[in-house]
Amino acid sequence: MKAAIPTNIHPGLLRSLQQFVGFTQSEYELFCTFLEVCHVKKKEIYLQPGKISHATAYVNKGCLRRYILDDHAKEIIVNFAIEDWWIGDLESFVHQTPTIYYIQALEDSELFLLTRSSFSALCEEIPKYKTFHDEKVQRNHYTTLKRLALAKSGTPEEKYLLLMKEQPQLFQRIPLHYIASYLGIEPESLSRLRKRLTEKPQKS
Amino acid sequence: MKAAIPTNIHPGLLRSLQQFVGFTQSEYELFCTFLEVCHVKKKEIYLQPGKISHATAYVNKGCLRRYILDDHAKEIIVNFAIEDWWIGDLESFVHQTPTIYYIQALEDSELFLLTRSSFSALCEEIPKYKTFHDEKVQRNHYTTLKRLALAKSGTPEEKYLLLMKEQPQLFQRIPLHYIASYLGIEPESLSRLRKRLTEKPQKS
DNA sequence: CGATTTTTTGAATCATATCAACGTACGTGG
DNA sequence: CCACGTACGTTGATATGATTCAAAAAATCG
Repeated sequence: MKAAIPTNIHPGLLRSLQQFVGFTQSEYELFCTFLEVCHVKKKEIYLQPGKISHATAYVNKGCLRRYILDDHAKEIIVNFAIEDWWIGDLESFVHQTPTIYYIQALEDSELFLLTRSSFSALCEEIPKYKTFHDEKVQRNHYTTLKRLALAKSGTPEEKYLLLMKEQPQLFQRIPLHYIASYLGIEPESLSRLRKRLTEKPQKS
Repeated sequence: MKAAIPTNIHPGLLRSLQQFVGFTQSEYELFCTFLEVCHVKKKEIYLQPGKISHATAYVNKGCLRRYILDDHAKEIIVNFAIEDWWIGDLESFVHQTPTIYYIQALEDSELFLLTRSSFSALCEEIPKYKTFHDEKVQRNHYTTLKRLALAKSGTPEEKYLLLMKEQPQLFQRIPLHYIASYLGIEPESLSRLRKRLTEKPQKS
């Protein structure tokens, strides 16, 4: 499953590290030496409740979902991750506590793992990476808070249209019943909702 | 509204700073010199959309709510803050951007403000405070993610009972229609839900 | 092609929202 | 101290919209 360091250049990763962390080319190369490649097959579970997350993962290729199983054994999707996103359970990763989440690949995926020890070493070697990481957590927090408010606001239709507008890429590769779960509705409801929208098309 | 430094010892603040930041008595005293007192009357708006949050606030006394006004002009309560909690919009505070939230006092409240410049100075003088602050943001992020999942899981009744169990203090001082908004339901529904629960009491 | 996954459709049911009205508690000012 | 106004909570009748269950149709994959 895990393998050695990736050898070629990864444009998405390079670009975001240059842009957000201000990495130089050589810092980027150093950064890459801390990574491990991990391949996860479609449907395969990458992380599951009770396990400890030993790494945070950059999605180089593919698509995954993070979800919980609630008291009624119903899957609730918390987020998706596609190329150029990071995925993992930071709480489990940082505090080495058992996670409550599942992370499953929806397509054959290639992840670049930054393990806990590599992460520590990296932060020692390139302190600004630590700053970048902390700011990433902060940004995630802001957006999660907004999503929480949004979850209690408006109709399923409005939530659907908003997601369509903000994350159209997701609709091109993720089965609709997963989108339904993410929106907090049943697949049948999403189907009917979409039908209504095509019948009464958007104000021409 | 704002006044000078608080003079006496504030047990809740002292305890949490000792416990979580590992402050000594003298560090605590130094910390206090960075604070400003601010009194907010019941119903008064402490922060509103469009404004920039110039401080993060420790609630020494009282109770506040943070909410947004959604597209249908409906108030959605994101969180409450009572004694010994911090409240503010970190996104606005950190990046000096206009907030999207209202923060309103539900009781006459006393806040200790840490302004942006004080915060910077404090982090310079006591670097571990910065670490503490970053970790606080992280913890908030974990709990917000769980709340997001929970928001899509289970019935209103289950959410109500969970809140009852985890934050019983809130019910002693916050009007039920605010609790309803926090739970994402209408006041009437909360009323009926509570009636059902008293009629069919918990499995004796 | 056969098997599995995904999406759609229909009908019945159920829970919450909505609208309207009333009861109650609280606190302020006369 | 009472009276009045405001804020809060409850109740009833009705409507709305999503869920549930069952089944079929469509798409995807090996």
